[in-house]
Amino acid sequence: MSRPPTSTEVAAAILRERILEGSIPPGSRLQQDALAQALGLSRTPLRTAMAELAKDGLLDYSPNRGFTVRSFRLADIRAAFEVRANLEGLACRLAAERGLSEERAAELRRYVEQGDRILGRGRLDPDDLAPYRRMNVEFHEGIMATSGNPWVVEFVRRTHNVPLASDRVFLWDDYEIIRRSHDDHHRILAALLARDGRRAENIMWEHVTYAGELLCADLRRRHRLAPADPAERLSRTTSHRLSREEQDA
Amino acid sequence: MSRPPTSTEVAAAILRERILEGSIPPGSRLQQDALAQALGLSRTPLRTAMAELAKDGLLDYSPNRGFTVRSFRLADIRAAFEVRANLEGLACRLAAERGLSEERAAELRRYVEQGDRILGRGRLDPDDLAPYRRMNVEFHEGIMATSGNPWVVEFVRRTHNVPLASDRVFLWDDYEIIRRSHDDHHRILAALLARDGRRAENIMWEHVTYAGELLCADLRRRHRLAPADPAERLSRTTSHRLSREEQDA
DNA sequence: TTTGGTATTTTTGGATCCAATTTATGCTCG
DNA sequence: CGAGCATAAATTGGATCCAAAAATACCAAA
Repeated sequence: MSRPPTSTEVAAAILRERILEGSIPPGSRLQQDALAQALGLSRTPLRTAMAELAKDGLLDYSPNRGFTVRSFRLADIRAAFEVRANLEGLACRLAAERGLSEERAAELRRYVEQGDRILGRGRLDPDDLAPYRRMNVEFHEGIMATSGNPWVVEFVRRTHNVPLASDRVFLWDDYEIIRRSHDDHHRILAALLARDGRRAENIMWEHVTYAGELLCADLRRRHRLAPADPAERLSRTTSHRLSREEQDA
Repeated sequence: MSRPPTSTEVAAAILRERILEGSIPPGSRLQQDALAQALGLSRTPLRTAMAELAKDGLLDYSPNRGFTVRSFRLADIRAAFEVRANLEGLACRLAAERGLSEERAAELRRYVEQGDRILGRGRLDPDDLAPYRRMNVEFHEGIMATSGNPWVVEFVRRTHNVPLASDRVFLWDDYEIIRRSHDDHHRILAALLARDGRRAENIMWEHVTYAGELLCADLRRRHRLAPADPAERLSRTTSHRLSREEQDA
């Protein structure tokens, strides 16, 4: 059952990670020979991996020129949150309609209670960022799995294939915002348990939408960009590692 | 500007077409040597093409066993329409918020008027199927392009990567159903022009949802399947060419 | 100094080859 | 007859090679 990954899978995973963490600058062209050598494999699996990452939206392909790391505009990120809000809202509605199993309900309760414990400190401790984020990701993924719709799961996953808008990015600096956001989790769970699809959908929609607004405002502030001028300059500056991470919801 | 396609692109396009038209049975494994020879190229571009089609959801991959044509369950098709309704509804809302350009408004009016002319016969002529379907596809795509959200466009496109649920499938046998469906087009356009995002979203949502219901009912009837028993048996029978096509909206 | 043309180098897409894995076939035994 | 095992054949993933295209460097002319 647990088979070794193919070289293509290894290459794709490493590349994906490097792109999402920002260590390969957007706009840069991937040198196949050098990269294959650095990864310790031939160009064949590397090229397959790159073709797959291009279909995933992380790379752009141009024949005879090869693959470049895709640059995202602030508008693209905003659009990704738009779609994510709609799809996660749909997931909530479907989950409410299907109802939660006892196991799933218990699982989601555990996540929410873990969030309570972390936020019970009354402040944001840097050491709490990683566990809170993991709890957050798992809460969302649990709901989507309950939706029973594999397309929703897949498309939401793909909206995370954006270096500045993935679920590894989390703004952890304003206690009140995080507390309100976690209150959303409480309310979403209550709505799901009550089988109130419309309520669950609406809260989730606002939850994700607001997270997107926060992220975009943060990016704009950090890069001191005017709202109409984000594209290429934002792409160039994304080679810097984020010191703070964004909440994705 | 108009460069020749790479061998990989040629292979992918041919394979995609064959899968969507049903001439390669779901569940069947693609023999790389034979297929490469039949396509007149080496295995290298073919394998890249297959890897890409796997990311697109048309093929399943298993290491050392290669690629098989993916089988879809009736539930998968239903789920695809669920997501498409959600996303095309979102596209309408966004399009209404952005407003239509004069050019786009004129274009959408032309499509609707073409539909009127075709349906003005008072019956469904088989020769009208292709132009009506093209009109339908273009109307939907025009709206999605107006949404300004590239993720919506891409994800909806991917929901069509299902042999029995793509936009090449169109039920063209009940005049009243088509007429009502085209009335939806009228109403959607009116809502867009009035910048009424909620109305446009809701009509489109019902429009796509109902089309999904029709298709699933048709598939169920044609294959004489009980609702709970669709998966593998549906997959096996899809090798037969559809004599009638389904409307996608 | 700038521009255009040419030559050279580098990179990429595809073809071919090879080894490992999977599948198919044949044989034996209960 | 069916199950299990061994062997042969087929298939696949990756490495290497080659030709074409793109990028870079260089030189001459305006």
